[in-house]
Amino acid sequence: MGSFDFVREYSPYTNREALLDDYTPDTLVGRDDELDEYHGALQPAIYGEQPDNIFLYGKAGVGKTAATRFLLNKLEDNAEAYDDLTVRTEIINCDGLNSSYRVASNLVNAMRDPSNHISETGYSRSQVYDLMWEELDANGGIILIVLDEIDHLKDDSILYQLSRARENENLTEARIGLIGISNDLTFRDSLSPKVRSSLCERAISFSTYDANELRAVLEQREQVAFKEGVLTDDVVPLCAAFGAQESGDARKALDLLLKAGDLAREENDEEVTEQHVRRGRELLEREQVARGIADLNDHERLVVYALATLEAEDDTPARSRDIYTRYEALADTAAGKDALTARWLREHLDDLAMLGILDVSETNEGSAGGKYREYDLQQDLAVVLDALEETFESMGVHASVEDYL
DNA sequence: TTTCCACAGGAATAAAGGGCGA
DNA sequence: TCGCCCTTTATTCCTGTGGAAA
Repeated sequence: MGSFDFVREYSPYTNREALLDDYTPDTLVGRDDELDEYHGALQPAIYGEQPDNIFLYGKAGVGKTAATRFLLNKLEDNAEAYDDLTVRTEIINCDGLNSSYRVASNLVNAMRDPSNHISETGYSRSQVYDLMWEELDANGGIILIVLDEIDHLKDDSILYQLSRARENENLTEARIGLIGISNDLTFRDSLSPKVRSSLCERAISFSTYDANELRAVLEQREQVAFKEGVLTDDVVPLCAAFGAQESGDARKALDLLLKAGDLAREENDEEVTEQHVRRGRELLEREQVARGIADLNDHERLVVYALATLEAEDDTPARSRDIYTRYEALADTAAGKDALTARWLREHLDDLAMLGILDVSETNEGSAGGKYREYDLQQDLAVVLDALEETFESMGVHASVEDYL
């Protein structure tokens, strides 16, 4: 009979929070050039002047958001020394907010008291913009609006509005600076020219971390987060190496270090070792897939299932029409739903590829076969099936995955 | 060089869903 | 409550694309 008391046992941490996403360290390692440039672009704000609009780009986990938090915190602190200056910053993550309308309503809500929030539907677009200008002007001073993951936006009307607010005389009291952050290097080119020129007055590129820089980042956090000497010597280099493999992603490397530490704590191990890191990596991968699949809707899951069955039969990579045929059959027999159209499927195969669940490749067989795309499961089949089975239960689908194994 | 395949993906459109004012 | 106005999502229709083959 186990006792379920909560008791503090051994912990390798002194400050676990230093490994979390939203932690801002005192200094940023290895980002000196980027910070210099960024600082220069924000400098006018301290004089109460409108800063340049800034566009940050670089791959995931290279410190764009961290640098932004770091500099804006500093700017807000420093601004307090000047009586005639108020600086406010609003950071909005555009993940899940794929329309200008949503971003505008979120911005209004971010500036309002929670009791006074507006709903996210129902207003006309211009009404929401008017509300937004009202809020911004009521606040006055310098307002820096950060749109993180800006490439999730499907239309750029909000970018045009915000970056041109003053010229278009929507604002009289407030001066706003717009900061866009993108992982997608091609996003800038997809903008309409008028938005591009005003949003990208300053474009700052963040280079990827190499393994040495990653190591420096991890060592810095290690000193804050862990007790001295609990990490064996190979832990940080290994996390750094895995991070470097993932295109220099510091966030992934930090997540991995955190997971390894958590595993050690759960198991009451006094040291965090290479073993913890390797197991942590496996767990993280599973969690990522499971979370990705849990967020999908029923039809999207059926698509993943369709591809998984094809993979189990060794029929991958599969072209989109074969996936569609399988998906149609599954929708009908397993889920008792009408299949959506092939056009819909093409749109969503793209989305699934973005999530890292599928791999895409393009083939062109000329006049014999034409041009088409082929898809492959990017993740381990067993991991995907596990995640699917869990979510299928709630759909009431009796998909016997084993049939295909 | 031109043709031609098979799909990719853009554009217009319809249908569903929600808040607002009268 | 109803009509209005709006967004979002899926559908229909259709043009665009790139390289192998003629």
